[in-house]
Amino acid sequence: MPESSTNIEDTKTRLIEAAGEVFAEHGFRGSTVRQICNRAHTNVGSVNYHFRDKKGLYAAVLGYAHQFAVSKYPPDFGLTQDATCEEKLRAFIHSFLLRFMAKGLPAWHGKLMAHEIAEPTGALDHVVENSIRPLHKYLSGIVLEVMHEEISPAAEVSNPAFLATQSIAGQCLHHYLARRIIEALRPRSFDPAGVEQIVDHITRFSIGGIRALAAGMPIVQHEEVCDDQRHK
Amino acid sequence: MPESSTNIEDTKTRLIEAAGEVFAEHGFRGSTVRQICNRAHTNVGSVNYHFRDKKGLYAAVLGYAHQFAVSKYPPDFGLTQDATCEEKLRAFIHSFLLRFMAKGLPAWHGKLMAHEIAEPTGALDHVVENSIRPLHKYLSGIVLEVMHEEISPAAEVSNPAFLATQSIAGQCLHHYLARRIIEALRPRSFDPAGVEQIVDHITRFSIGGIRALAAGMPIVQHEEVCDDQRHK
Amino acid sequence: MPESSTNIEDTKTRLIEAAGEVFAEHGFRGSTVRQICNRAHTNVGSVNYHFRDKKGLYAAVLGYAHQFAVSKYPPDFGLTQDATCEEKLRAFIHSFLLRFMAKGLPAWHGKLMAHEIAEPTGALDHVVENSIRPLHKYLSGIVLEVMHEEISPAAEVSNPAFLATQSIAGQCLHHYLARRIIEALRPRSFDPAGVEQIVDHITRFSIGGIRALAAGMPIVQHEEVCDDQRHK
Amino acid sequence: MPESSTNIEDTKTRLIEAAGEVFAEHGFRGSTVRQICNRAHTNVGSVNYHFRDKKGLYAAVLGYAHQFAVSKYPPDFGLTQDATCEEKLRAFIHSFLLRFMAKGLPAWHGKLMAHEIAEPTGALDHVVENSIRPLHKYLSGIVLEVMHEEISPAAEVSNPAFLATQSIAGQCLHHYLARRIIEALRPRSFDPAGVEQIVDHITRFSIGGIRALAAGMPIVQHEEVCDDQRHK
DNA sequence: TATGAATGAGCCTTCATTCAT
DNA sequence: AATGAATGAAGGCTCATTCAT
Repeated sequence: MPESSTNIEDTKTRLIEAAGEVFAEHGFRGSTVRQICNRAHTNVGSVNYHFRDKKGLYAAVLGYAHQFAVSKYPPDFGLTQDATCEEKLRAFIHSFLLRFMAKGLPAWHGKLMAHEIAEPTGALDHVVENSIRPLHKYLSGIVLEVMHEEISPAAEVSNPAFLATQSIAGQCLHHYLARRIIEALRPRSFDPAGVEQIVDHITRFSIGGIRALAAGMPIVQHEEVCDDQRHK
Repeated sequence: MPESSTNIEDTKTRLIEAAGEVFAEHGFRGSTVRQICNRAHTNVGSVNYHFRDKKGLYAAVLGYAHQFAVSKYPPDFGLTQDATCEEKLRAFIHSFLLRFMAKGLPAWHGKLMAHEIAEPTGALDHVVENSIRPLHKYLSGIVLEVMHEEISPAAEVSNPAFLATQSIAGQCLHHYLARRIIEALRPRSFDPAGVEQIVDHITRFSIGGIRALAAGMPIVQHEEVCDDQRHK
Repeated sequence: MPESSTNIEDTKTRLIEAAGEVFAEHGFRGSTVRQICNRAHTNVGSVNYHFRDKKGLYAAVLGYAHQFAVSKYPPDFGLTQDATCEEKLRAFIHSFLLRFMAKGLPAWHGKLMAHEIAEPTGALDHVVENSIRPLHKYLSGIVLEVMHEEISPAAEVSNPAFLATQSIAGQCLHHYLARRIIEALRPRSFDPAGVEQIVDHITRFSIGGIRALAAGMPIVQHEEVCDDQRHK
Repeated sequence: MPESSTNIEDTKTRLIEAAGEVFAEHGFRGSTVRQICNRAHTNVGSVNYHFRDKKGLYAAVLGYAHQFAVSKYPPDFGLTQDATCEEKLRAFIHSFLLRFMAKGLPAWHGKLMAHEIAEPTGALDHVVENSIRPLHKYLSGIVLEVMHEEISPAAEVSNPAFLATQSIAGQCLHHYLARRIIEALRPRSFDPAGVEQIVDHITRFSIGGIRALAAGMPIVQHEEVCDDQRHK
């Protein structure tokens, strides 16, 4: 019976995909094994049978989601060979946002990561090494380019560059994580297709920020600027 | 009996404080009413009596935490009367970070927000209107000042100013929400007192970003800059 | 303070009246002390204070309701001195139905009795002696009149008369107790003012029934009647 | 292992039977799921698993009880092919009473109905449509025969016939519902086997009643009859 | 191998009652 | 005398997991 041998794998896959959707929507605790099994058209025992545990299923989902997301939205999404570093930055931000904002299947990844960030289940360490660090390194390179800094031979970039990387990631994540708050502050200010708008904004804002860092700009020097306005 | 006189009002307060700790640690779903009541040295029925619901208690905790955090670290934290807008921005960022990072009494604030972000319970709406929106308006004003834009008489600020506000908030939140990831990427790169360092960075980065927006800078125009570097 | 002395009585009365409505609507078990106290504009402790118990309140309500109902709808409701026995019967049935069907305050009695019949709380014995037996005796007298039987000097009426009395009571109660079933079988077949229709029916049906008993009619003698129909 | 083979289907059955006893004794509200599960030798979760709800179990019990009772005591209980309509009526009344009075296995039937009448749970609707309405139609047919009325082609019988049907049902139910009161009014006037006596009475009384309706008898016309007696 | 009935600890909530004031 | 906060037993329900088949 060749069918049953594929069914075995099939059930596992169906479970992972069903669990991906459910976990992404409700988090680990908020999802129930029954809910997942119903969506996967299998029985309640199958999770324990195939994955030992609810947590085992979750770990499997995390691995699957990472593979899927990075292959679908690579950080050099749509770039030509001779792209400028600003273009690279925009592409990075774009793909980053899409990984979270996209509808349907490929969006698990971001949503799962968001849940993992707020409520770590212990699977985080593995995710950082396999999923986050490579992206972080890639983004650091772009930032250094924009800063006109040489990529240092040391494994670590300079402190300002590291922080700039975090500032970019932070802005992107914010539009997903805090989407409910943003929506509450300004209902319907972005349409679903408005991702482009956000991408443009973050790119512009970040390039400005990086250059300011590169220029070694002190914080409160330009008093005359504000004074101008205040005395105007 | 000074104890009994305070006990009348106290059960509510004790419940809020116990619940704050427990909710902050385990989230809404992960916390049990019994656990909270044990910690508050009261009985299981008291939650229902004083707050109607587990959710009612949660909402009370959320409001209390925000009120407490904002009153302890007001957004004009340590400013003099004639502060420049850059100083105001730095103060805002500083207080924002302290609200989340402080080890002090209501260390719940950040943790509650993180849980709320991962698993929204609907209790956030009230907090947005009462706590977040005023802060948002205040920050918007600063951003407009830095942009040399007149504060428009309309209720709403321009789209770029709104997005800049989110970029600033996003950077701040990121250093709290993703602290585990940041720590994993670069272990021990900041000491606990290093908040100042982060504040300086976000301020500098954001001022650069805001000014770039104000200058109407297009994204990929300065190709020669990058080209310079690449061909150098 | 003359006011407080009346308030004491007032609270008790308010409690009884509030409890009457609530018990009549939801039964003993289905009613909560809080619900009653809210409606009586008093505190949760007052029931235990004034009536020792929830059951104590219930007993008080039962006594109060009986007084009220019989005085409002006496079994000779609207009869003249020289009424025929058929008129008496109709008046009895009319008042009986009104005791159950009336809207508002005076209807507790019937509703409470209905609950007591289906789920005796132990207060039934008292009610039978004080409330039901007198009515039963009165109705028995009417039945005997219609039967042309002498009211026997013995304390007890004949078996047929006793059963006829139950048949009349049963028909009346049925229209209250089984009102949901009747309504389901024939939605909206009676308007609220349709009580008259039911009264007429029960009176006619019962007079026919009593006379048949009095005539000593055997059950299956009139075969020719049915045969007629069947062979028609 | 013959036991285990029956156990698969059995838990549901055991639950229904245990629930039947408990619900009959204490009503819906007064019964606890734990109590039922203990009696059924199963665990607290099984009710939820097999019946979704406590109410689901209750509905199942109600349906089961009616089906059982009607199949054990069908309304044409012991009738020959060529029975007269009076015989049919007597058989109907007989089976009706037996359904409630029988000490046999499903003694729940009557008790459940009594509870449902006192505290409707909404589960009755289903029973009305499936069990009560067919019985009601059957009885209506008999009543029309006794009235010498043609069974109208319309779906609904005439108003007098409908009310007569209710009068018969009301008398039967009364002897069950109010049995405690009847017993209190006339202790030990019927032996347990005295059901026959009641059946005869109700049959006679009802035939007299139906014929009076059919004759279009006005209520208070035969004054001379009563006058006769009174002046005699 | 795969199923799904069975399990039971644990959750939130309700509610009559108590008791300090 | 009257209040209402406090109590805690008990209820229905959920859910990950087990296990016989």
